[in-house]
Amino acid sequence: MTENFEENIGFLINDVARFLRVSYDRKMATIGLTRSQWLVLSYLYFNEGINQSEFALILDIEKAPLSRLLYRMEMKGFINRKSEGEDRRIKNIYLSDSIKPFIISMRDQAAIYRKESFSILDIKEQKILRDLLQKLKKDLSTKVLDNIK
Amino acid sequence: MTENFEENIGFLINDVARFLRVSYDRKMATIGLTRSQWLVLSYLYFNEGINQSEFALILDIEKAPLSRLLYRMEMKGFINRKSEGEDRRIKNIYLSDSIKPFIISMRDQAAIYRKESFSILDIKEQKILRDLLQKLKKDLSTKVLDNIK
DNA sequence: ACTACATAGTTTACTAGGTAACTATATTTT
DNA sequence: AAAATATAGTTACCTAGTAAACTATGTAGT
Repeated sequence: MTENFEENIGFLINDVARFLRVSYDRKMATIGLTRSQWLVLSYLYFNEGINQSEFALILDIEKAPLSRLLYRMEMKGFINRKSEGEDRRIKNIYLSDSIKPFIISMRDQAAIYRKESFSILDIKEQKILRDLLQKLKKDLSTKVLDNIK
Repeated sequence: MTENFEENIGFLINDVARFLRVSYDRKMATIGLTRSQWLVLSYLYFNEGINQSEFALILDIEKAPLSRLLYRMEMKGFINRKSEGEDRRIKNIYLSDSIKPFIISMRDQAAIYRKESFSILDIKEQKILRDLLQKLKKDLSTKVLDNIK
C-alpha cells in the first residue's frame, strides 16, 4: 500500500479517541449512563439554569442532537427544562434533585478511569501530548470557521 | 469548576478527532462520499476480494455496521459482493469498474487535506504526536481486550 | 449419521452525530 | 404598525457506531 494507514496521524487520533470512547461508554453503562449523558450532567452541575443554545456552544454539538439528548435525559428523570424568563422560546436546564448525589462519585470514577487510560505515558509525555492537542484544536477550530464563512 | 474540562486530555483527543472527522466529512461530501465510504474504497483498492469478516477486523468496526455500510455502497454502485468460494456464507467484496478511476485522486485529496490539517505542527512535533498516539493506542487496545475477557 | 458448536452475515433496537426544514417567538427595519 | 429578519428549539432524514438476537451454513464430536 503506497499510503501507510498505520502511520496516518489522522486515523491514529480517531483510533485512540474511539478506544477511549468505547471503553468509557462501557464503564458508564454500568451506572446507566452514556458518555454524553455523563458529560451533560457534569457541565450542568456547574452551570445549572443554562439554556439550550448556550449549552450547545459549550458542548460543541449542534442544537438538534442536544435537543434529542436532553429529551431522553428528561424522560429518564435526570433533568428538567423550564421556560421561565421573559423570552418564552428559551428553555433553561436544571438537574433533578434525585441525580445530584450521584454526580460527584460519577466524576471521581471518570477521573480514575482517565488516569488508568493514560498511565502508559509518564507525566511529561502527557503534558507534551496535551500541549500538542491544544495547539491542534485551536488551529482546527479557526480553520473550520474559515471554511464555513 | 474543580475539574478543568479544557485541560482534560480525554476530551481534547475527542475534540480534535471530531474536528478532523467533521471537516473531512464535509470535504468528501462534495464528491458524494462519506469518510467511511472513502476508507472502504481505499482499503479495497489494495485488498479486492476480501470478505466481510476480515474487512471488519481491518477497519476495526463491528460486522453489523459494516454490513449496512456495504449495502449502501452496493446500492450506489461503488462495490459488488460475490459468494464465489466453497463456503456459501462468505461474501467477497470488489470495487465496481466505474469507481476505480476516482480512487487515486480521492486519495490525493485526502493527503492534501491531512497535510493542511496538521500544518500548525512542524515535522518534529508531528512525529512526537504520532509516537505518543501509537504508544497509547497499543496500550489501550490491550486494555480493552483485558476488559472483555 | 446426528447432535452440538462455530462462523458469516443480517436485522433490529439503541445512542449519537450531522444538515435541512420547520414552528413559534422576538427583534429590527421601514 | 406592519413586514422582514433573526433566534430558540424541534422534527425529519441521513450516516455511523454498539450490542444482541437471528438465519444460514460449516465443522467437529460422539
